[in-house]
Amino acid sequence: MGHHCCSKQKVKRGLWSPEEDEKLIKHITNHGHGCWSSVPKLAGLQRCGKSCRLRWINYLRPDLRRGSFTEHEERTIIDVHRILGNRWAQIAKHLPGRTDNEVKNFWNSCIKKKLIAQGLDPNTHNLLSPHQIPILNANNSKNIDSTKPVFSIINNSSTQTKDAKKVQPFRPHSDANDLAMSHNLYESLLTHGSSNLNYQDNILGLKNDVSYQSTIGFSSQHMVELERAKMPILLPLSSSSQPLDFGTAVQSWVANSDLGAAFEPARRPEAYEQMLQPPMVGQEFVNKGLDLRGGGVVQSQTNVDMGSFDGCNIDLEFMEAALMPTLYTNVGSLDQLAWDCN
DNA sequence: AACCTACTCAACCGCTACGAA
DNA sequence: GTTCGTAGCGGTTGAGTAGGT
Repeated sequence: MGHHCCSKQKVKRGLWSPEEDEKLIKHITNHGHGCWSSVPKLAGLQRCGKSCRLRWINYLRPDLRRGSFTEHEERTIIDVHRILGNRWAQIAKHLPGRTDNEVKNFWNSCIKKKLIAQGLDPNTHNLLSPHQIPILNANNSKNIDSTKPVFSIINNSSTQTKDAKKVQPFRPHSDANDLAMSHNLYESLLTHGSSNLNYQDNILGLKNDVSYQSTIGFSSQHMVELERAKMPILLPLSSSSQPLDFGTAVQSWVANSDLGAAFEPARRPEAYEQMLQPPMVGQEFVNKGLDLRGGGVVQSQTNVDMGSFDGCNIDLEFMEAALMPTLYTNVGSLDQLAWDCN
């Protein structure tokens, strides 16, 4: 049985032989891949185009980096996964020479188990509840040494309290507990103060982490734009001319919003994606309701209903990902995560 | 040495997005 | 607006292998 995509052809399946690899390499080196569906014929291979493409991308490409993942790569995967989830192709873009398949396999065979062994939910990166841990452990490796931390967190904050670690996970779109969860967030903000929620230092922890910025191709210009963009992303535009700090903003949001209506299906973390895109300039920024001219957040050109979230581009997944380190640990930056994989 | 189990990772499958006709 | 072909993605599978008994 051939592939669905090339059922007319008699194609070979399974592992590639060195001869096949050689043919494919020679063809692509000399002619480029062009249209993948025509590659097998032109290269003299009895494979489908899809298979050729996969073989080239995942194994034969000259710029691939083989061998074990480094600790830095592992850390990058976890950090980016916390924000993006199982978007392996996006994650792989932050690891030069690594493929999405490779990252995915590494995650499933190694990182995932380490996180579970540490009592962390590999999907949300939140602490697992006690009843979840044996279930997840049973579904995964029994050979993980849970005495070896995946990472340890250095607490350098004098304002850290034990209570901060007890805060329930904020899961904007998980289940019927949403409302209670959001109130936990709100209470945490009131209890521990919004000063702990410094946008620049806590969201993504990028500002002070030069090596990490370099890893993900992040420039200072991106940071400027991200900072300028933060309030329209997080909140309905404020009528106040005074910029709100992030914690105050979230308080305001929770206090003023219809929480039920706010829990919409997950959206992609636009702020992060925006950050990864080439810098927006001029008119493009204005079109998105942002203003480069004044250096601050200005009223969007579109009307925003201040009483509802219909016009709000708030991203709950992103908020959750960004907030959790703060709520649990008050870690200010990702560079405060001391890696210990030994 | 033989068998069993768990693990790794290359490859496949099914789906979606997108552009061209 | 619809259909078709292609590229790309994430989930899953299964062959090969390492390690334990």
